[in-house]
Amino acid sequence: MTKITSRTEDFSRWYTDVIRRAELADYSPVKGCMVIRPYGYAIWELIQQGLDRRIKATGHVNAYFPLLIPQSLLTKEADHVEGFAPQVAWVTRGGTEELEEPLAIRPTSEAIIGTMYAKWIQSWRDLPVLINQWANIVRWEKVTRLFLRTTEFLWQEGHTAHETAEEAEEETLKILGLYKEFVETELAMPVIAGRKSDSEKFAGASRTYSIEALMGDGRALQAATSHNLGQNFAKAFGIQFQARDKSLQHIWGTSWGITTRLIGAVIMMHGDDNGLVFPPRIAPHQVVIVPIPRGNWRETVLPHAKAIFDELTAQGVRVMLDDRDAYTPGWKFAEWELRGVPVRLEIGPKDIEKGQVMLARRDTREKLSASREGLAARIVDLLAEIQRSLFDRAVTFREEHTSEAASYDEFKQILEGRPGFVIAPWCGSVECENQIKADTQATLRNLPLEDSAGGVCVRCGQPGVARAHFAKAY
RNA sequence: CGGGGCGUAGCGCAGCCUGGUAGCGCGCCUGCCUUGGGCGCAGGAGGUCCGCGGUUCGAAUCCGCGCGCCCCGACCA
Repeated sequence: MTKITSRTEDFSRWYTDVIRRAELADYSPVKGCMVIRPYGYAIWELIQQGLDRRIKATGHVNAYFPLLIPQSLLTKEADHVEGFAPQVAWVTRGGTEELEEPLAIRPTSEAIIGTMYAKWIQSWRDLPVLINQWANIVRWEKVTRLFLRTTEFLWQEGHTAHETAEEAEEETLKILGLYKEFVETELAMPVIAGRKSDSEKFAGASRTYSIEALMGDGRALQAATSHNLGQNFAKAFGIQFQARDKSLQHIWGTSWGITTRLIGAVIMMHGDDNGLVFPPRIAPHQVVIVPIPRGNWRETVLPHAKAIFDELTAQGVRVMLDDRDAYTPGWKFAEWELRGVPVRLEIGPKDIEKGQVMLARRDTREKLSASREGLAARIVDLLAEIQRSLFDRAVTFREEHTSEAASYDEFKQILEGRPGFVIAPWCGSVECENQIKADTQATLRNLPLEDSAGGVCVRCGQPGVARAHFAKAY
């Protein structure tokens, strides 16, 4: 049987092995582009549902803008062009005709959406505009990895326009909080919410915020970003409105996104040497029922399995009944563990006799018997317990892999040893940030919101503007 | 851009040095038997050996050129 590489032996090979063996995704003939297979896409759909519900609950609506962006629009905001120029794919021909103006395949949609907002917004009464779009985008990456960095990927991008600077900042932080709550609740993934340094901020933004998660190998991963665009795009695209005081003003903008990269984060955060471990809330199958075949089991065992299937389905549990003849129970156990199903339910002649079933938790690999009576409620509770337990485990892991550094020597020493977050005061200068990266390969992940300034910069000894989270990152 | 490695069945690889009718494991198909932690047995399908050219009676194997992929370094962000 094809074995997957262990996590400690080679984390990045474990990662690709698991994705391919579990059939989440596959490489495609197009360099840097992957195929998201049904089992992987099911997770994306669950992420979409959970996030879309929250986005709408905060007053946003969905729309769809074109894939192609005229070159002249993309180049209107100076920092934006400069930041994205190396990564843009261009369409230069339509059929047999050379285009007069090249069309960019969107690397992000600020330009096209800003252009439309300029047409739609006239008055302060039109504000705020709160639009989200689910879309695909293309960024010409040199080095790609399944889910984490691919040439084409799927995401949600919110684009809003506001009357005042304060309102835009409030929106930016509201979404950051929404992302944090979503990721922690649904993906059982604890994150640090904070502000990005100037050198790491989005091309064209005034301020960028992110949520950062710590993966199983101790490297950090940016799980989402929320940008306060100030009036940069408003000025570049002429998005103006007449204010309450009759003056003509530029809107204040925000943009924010979450991508299919999140699936990679779930894999790396919860997985183990036996394969995937999905938090119940985003698991395509929350329970798999494996009937134990004995004699004429299709008459004796299967009806019981089907009855349980129906009961669980009625409780809103996503169930899979694996009644395939071709595979043995042992094979199915291993297979569904590899695929990360949170709970396995075994039912055979012995169980039926005793009026019980066997349950196995994927997270702890613990087996327990459960009474047939009140089974559905028991499983609903168990799923909630697993969700909670995965989150707690991840928090503990992060705490164990977070250190504070008082001196630069100590800082470097920590990063040479065990990977993880290192918290240290920082003076705010790009020089120190760059030097730290050159010396340790660690980047400034973000400046946590709840953390205040204090101490002196771990590198240069100047007064610190903030306590920063540093880590080697994906 | 520099250095190294690789390209043979769906996947992972052996064969190449020393040229002589293309193999192994997994997977796949058929049947029987099993089934409570990746069962067993029997039979079977599946190949432009990356491409082009050369040497040779004969090339997966030797030589030349090309293409593609991977790793390390540099560069870029």
